[in-house]
Amino acid sequence: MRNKYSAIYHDLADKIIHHIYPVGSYLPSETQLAQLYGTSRETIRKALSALLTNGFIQKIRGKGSVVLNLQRFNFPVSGITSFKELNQSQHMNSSTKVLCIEDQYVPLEKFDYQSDSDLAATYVERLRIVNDEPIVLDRDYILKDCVSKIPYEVAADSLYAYFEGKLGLKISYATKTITVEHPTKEETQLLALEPHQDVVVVRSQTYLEDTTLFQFTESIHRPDKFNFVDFARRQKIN
Amino acid sequence: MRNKYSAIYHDLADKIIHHIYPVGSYLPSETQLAQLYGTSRETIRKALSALLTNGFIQKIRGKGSVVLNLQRFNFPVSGITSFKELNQSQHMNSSTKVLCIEDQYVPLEKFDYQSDSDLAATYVERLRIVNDEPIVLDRDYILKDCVSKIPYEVAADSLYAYFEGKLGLKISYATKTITVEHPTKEETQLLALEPHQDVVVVRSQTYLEDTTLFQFTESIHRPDKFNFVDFARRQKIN
DNA sequence: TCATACAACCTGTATATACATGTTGTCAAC
DNA sequence: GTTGACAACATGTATATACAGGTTGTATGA
Repeated sequence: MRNKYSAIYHDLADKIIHHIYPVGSYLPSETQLAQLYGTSRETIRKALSALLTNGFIQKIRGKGSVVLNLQRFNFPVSGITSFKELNQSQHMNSSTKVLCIEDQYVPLEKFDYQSDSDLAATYVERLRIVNDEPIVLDRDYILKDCVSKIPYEVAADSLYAYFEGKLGLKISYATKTITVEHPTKEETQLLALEPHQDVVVVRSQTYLEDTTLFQFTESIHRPDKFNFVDFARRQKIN
Repeated sequence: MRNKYSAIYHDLADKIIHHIYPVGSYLPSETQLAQLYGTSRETIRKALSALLTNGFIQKIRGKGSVVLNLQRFNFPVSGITSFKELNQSQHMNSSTKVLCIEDQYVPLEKFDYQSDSDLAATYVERLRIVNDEPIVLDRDYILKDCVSKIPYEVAADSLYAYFEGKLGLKISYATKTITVEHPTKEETQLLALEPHQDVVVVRSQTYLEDTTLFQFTESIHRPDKFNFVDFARRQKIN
């Protein structure tokens, strides 16, 4: 919150979420907002630009900024979000069961990743349970180069909160792929799948601010519970 | 291309793609780029900002802008892209078979969309074939309010090129959901599915620049051919 | 030798200004 | 009544300047 424009962004986002600026209405003009917040127009424009890319508003030249209806973006599997953050924002009755923490090498073939040497990692396997039903099986490989040891309590709570809060690691970006695959016997059993039922597999590689590779993740989703919601803009640059 | 910063963006993106700026190297500093392109630092920063959000570079404070490895973003189902554009950029041996063009009302339940009245639309059903295999079944509902009639040749070629090129419609943003569902008999037959094989369904709503709802799309994917690739940044705003 | 201080570079943020360009409503001319 | 010119206001783009703060290598001092 230390930046002016991020403070303004959050203030406007809050007011949109709580319908102080109703869906379909126009925000005050950029110059008016600049007066309101006692800042320059450029700063306002940075905040509006962030609202634009996050789907809060649509800017229309010559008219103003319209508030969009974003009720459907309530389950953002897109972006990088931890299960705990999702859980908190959705008020779901959910829990996490830690199945395994041990040292393993990253199975590079699975992630289609080229490397000269093996990558040592801490392997964490967790089952996500919502309303007493197993929903997701998460397999994390956290590279030893970045984090040498992970306490059990951290895995039961939130890895991201630990990495960012305690260790001061700055998670920056990730690449993901989503595919549909046949489950293993273990996955079938853990997720209580029907026979011949496929699973949705989300595999991602996470990087830090200084571009060091940090983590591989494999999330096995029950197909009937999988729901990916996305907001996309066409051609950010023409 | 009329904007300075978009020209600079494309120039830099090109040079990154063709390894003139190799992966892992640093771009010239912002002030150097400003001199190179004969412009101000702010303009350079807009171009770099676009490269950042599109995953070309990572900016590191106090050091510079590193070129990232983006070889894996070669099948961007994310964003809004038409099948023809995908086809062209991937050099795939693919074709489109138009199964049906007729007037229909949008099946609002399917898209979980609330509306007081029915929405009249042109319904286009197309089968996407790659290497003689049916891969995707596309069902488009283009609202009559925006486009009254769609020639057959357009559906066989590219709807987007027609809407943007000929009609001057400005497609701006979309919301998408991805789920796994049981196919209908028709879908099973058209996509040559195994018995009891599920399908991946991508449903999207597309909007124009002035925020008018324009199109509903339902894409039925063969699960064994489905591959969604994404690039995501954590917390654009803190 | 080692640590501290500092200069030189980088990106991040904030502000001010100017002009271009799209949208809307008004008002006069036809 | 319709059209056209125009003013008022909106966002879009480009530039200049200033300072904050992170990174690196070098020089100075104990």
